[in-house]
Amino acid sequence: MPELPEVETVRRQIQPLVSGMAILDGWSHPSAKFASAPDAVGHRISGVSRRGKYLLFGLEPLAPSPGGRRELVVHLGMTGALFVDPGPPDDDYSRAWWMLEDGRHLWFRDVRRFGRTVVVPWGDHRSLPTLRDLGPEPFDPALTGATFHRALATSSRRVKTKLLSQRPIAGIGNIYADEALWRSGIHPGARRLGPERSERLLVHLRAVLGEALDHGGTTLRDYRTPDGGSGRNQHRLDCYGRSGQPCRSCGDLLTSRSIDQRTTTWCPTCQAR
DNA sequence: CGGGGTTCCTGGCCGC
DNA sequence: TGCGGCCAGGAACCCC
Repeated sequence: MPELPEVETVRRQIQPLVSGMAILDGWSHPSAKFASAPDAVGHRISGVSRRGKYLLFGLEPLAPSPGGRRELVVHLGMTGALFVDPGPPDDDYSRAWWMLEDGRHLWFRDVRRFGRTVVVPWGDHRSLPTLRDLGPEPFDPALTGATFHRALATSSRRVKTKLLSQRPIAGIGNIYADEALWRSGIHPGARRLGPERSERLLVHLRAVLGEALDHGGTTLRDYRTPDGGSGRNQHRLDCYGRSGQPCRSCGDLLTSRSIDQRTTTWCPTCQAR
């Protein structure tokens, strides 16, 4: 389940493989989630950037075109992965591919089809509301304890729900939400956080994401990098997936239940209400 | 417009 | 061995 550290790891690998390449052919699975992928044909990939969990491939037209610059937006969903191979993919779970000018193929594999490949006019994210309204990048210096506190204070939903909404901060999923809340000693169901707890949460979100990035991301099931590698951060999780096991801080047993349709694990002692 | 519920998907695992 | 039931879950989408 790729979150910011996994998506950034993919970006760093894929960027040098495809930047500067013209796209000469394309194909997509019929699902509406992938259908616009071939609209990238006839463009040159100017670079690969990332916002939250979204990968953004800049697309410059090969010839003057009324459409102008475009952007290929890729969301890996839960089981999505990007690869660059010599030939077209022969795989039941291919959802889109793009043939590059040197004959190699960039392709998107996604067993569960929770991901997306969308081509839009450059910067036009109206069809992707979560991207359009995405919160600040976690390491943006403009994001401070004070601004984070203010963003969290705009509603009385549970803090876990707000983190997963991508609005107060971008790129957080179920794993790093649980990890950061555990380190912060904050109950995932808390509805109002004061300035001090908000700042503490931001500090630990940054730490958890930074460490995961240093370890190539977390591979639990499907996450793979374009070179076929796995992350190493799964061995460093303190909370996520450890329900029933002893808390590494106090020794009491971690507990879990569904919060807003998400399995959530926490320590009832360290993260008391 | 915030908030809540629904939907998309299939492999892996479990019990019988 | 086969199979029904259940679980994993990010974000679009619909409705109030």
